Amino acid sequence: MGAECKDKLKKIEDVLKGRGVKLTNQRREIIEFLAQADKHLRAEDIYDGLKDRGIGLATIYRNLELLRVNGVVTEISHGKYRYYELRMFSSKCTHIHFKCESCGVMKDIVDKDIIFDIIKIKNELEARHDLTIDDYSFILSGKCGDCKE
Amino acid sequence: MGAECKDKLKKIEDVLKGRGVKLTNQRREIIEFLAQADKHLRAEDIYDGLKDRGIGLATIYRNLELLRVNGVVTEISHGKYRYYELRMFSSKCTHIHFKCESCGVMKDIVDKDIIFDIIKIKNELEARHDLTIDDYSFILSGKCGDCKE
DNA sequence: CTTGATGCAAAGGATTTGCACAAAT
DNA sequence: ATTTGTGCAAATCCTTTGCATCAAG
Repeated sequence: MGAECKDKLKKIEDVLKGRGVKLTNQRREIIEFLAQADKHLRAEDIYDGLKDRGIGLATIYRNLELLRVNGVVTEISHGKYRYYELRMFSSKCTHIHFKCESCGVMKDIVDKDIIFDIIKIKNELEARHDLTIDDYSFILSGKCGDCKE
Repeated sequence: MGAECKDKLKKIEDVLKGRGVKLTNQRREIIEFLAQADKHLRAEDIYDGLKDRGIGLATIYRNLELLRVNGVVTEISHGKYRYYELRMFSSKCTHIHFKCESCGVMKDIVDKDIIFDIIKIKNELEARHDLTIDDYSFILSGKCGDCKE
C-alpha cells in the first residue's frame, strides 16, 4: 500500500472516529480493497476478494451501508446491481460513471472540466426547481474503447 | 385518453411493428398506464393498477424488459428499485430524474435549458474518452419542495 | 461487564423462469 | 396447426436480519 493510500485511509479513519464509528479490521480491509480497485465493485466482488480472510458477505453488506451513510463510499445503481466506490473527498469530487454493456465493467470517468459543468447544472436545478439536492449521479452506458470496434 | 396520447400510442405501435413486436392488450395497457402516470413507476406499481384487469406480475416484468430493449421505455435504477417511464421520442428528449428521499416519489425534472447542457456534456464525454454512449441518466436525490421545510 | 461487530444460516423481497393454457395468425 | 404471449407458481438472486459468539474498551 502506497503512502498516498495510507494517507487516505488515515483521513477516512478520522471521519469515522468523528462520527463514533470504529475502524475494525473488516472495515479497513473493505476500504483498502475498494481503494486498490480500478473499477467499481459489487458487494459480491469484495466478498470474493476477502472471503479467504474470513470476512462474511453479511459483513460486507452491513459495512458498505455504514460507509455509505457516513459518506465514505458512494453507491451507484445500474440495472439489478449496486456498485460501490470510495468517495474519499466527496465534497470536492464528482464522479461520472460509465458501464460498458459489452465487458460489463463499471468505471469512473475522470474529467475535471466536465465535473465543473455538472456541478453547475446541479446548482441550477436546485435553484430553479425548489429542491434540496443531497446527492446526484451521472451514469452513462454503452461501449468502452476496447469493446467499440 | 386524449388525442395527444392516442397519437403517441400510435407512434409506439409503429415502432414495435417495425421490429416485429405485437401490441397485445396487455402491452397496450402497460403503455397507457405509464402514459397517464405523473411519476415513474415500478413493476409492482403497474401491477397494482392493472391486476384487476387480470394482468399478471410476470407479464409486467417481461413486457417492461421487452419495451426497454425496443426503446419504448427507459429504466432508472435507484437503490433497490427499478423505475420505468415512457421514452416516447427518446432521441429528442433527455430526462433528469429526481427522487425525494422523504416522500419516496421518483419524478422527471423537465428543464429544456439544462437538457441542452447535458446533451452537450454527453457528446463531449463520448469524444474525449473514446466511448460510444447509448444511454445515460442523470439522477438526483434529496428533498422535493413539499418535503423540504 | 457491557457494548458493538461479526459469521453463519435463515428470511425477505424483487425479478426471472418453467410450464400449461390461451390468443393470434 | 404453429407460433407467440400470458398467468400462475416455483425458483433465483441480491440483500437483509436473527442470533449466538467474538472483540474491544
